[in-house]
Amino acid sequence: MSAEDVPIERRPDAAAGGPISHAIFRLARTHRMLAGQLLRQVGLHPGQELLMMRLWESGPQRQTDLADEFDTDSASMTRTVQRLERAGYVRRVPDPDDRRATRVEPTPASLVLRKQVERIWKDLERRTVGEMTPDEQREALRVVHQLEDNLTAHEPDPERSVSR
Amino acid sequence: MSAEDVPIERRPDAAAGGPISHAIFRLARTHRMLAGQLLRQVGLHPGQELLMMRLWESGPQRQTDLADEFDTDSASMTRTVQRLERAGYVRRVPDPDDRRATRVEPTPASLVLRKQVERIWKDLERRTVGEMTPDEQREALRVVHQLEDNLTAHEPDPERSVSR
DNA sequence: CAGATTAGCTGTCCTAGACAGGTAAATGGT
DNA sequence: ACCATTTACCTGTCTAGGACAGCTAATCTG
Repeated sequence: MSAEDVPIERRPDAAAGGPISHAIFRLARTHRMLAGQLLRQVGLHPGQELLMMRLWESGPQRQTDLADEFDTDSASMTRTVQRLERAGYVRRVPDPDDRRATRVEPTPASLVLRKQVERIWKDLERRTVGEMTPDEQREALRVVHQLEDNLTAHEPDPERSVSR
Repeated sequence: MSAEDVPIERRPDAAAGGPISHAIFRLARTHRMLAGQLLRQVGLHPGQELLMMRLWESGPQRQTDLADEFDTDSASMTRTVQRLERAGYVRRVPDPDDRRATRVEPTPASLVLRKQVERIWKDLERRTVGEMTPDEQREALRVVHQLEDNLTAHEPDPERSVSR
């Protein structure tokens, strides 16, 4: 096996400055587009299904915790939840312990969606792993996790730190 | 080394349906957000710098080719180019060979930006690879490329295939 | 030449992130 | 108990972007 066997850079120059970042960008793009295509079948946009999955799996959540979880701000979360509420997939119930807060929970109607989303994700995962062996899949998972860890690691920026 | 050493799923249940897809989603999110943060320093949005890099590296391009390259449609590309044009980073020149087409080229002024973008990408890449050894980096690149290949492989959908 | 295709632009509708305010509820110090 | 601060959530605005439809002008093909 000579080094020529595996083209290190598929896009010879475009990735020069940061090959891995570039590859992540492209992978993310492709993956997101495919997810978007599949999800449009059930009227969801990419990202919304993650929120729903979180609710299905962990039950009612406060918006703040959701915003935290998804690294977004409360404003974006408000609107995302509103859209899902309009679609009939989530419901807000006042938090009994904190009258400022509302808890977001999946509606019974969303359980139909859940089946579809699970099918879509299975399909997405199938296409993502392709012909990879289970070992290769574990390795891929490890690598992707490590990359994420790298990014979150030395970014200890809990306060967005503004002058005020 | 027992199996417990490496948590296969950091988010025990949330990734159940498609661990790798889920990991890609999270990685992409984090990566994009970091890129966005860094790029905001120079007034670019994530994605725009890829377009600029393409222009810097490969010279003037027709919009259609750019839209193709970035898997978007001509409408989105039109607006993206317009924004970059307003910002003074690109210029349109009529294609001498095809009077329907315009060629997009980087402006001399954009060369300042280029230095900054290259610095940012270097920084981004540095944070992405973290403490990985060169071997690990090559492996990561291989994995990410393979995942992308998997997704593009058996998606032979050149025509978006509508009933019309 | 006529019809089809291609390149590009515009407009509309939607999602989304960032940011700047606002209200109501909860909390903590005195 | 009172008041200042913080927290949870909402709203509006700006910008970027994807999808889709419709349009003009130029090019290609039979």
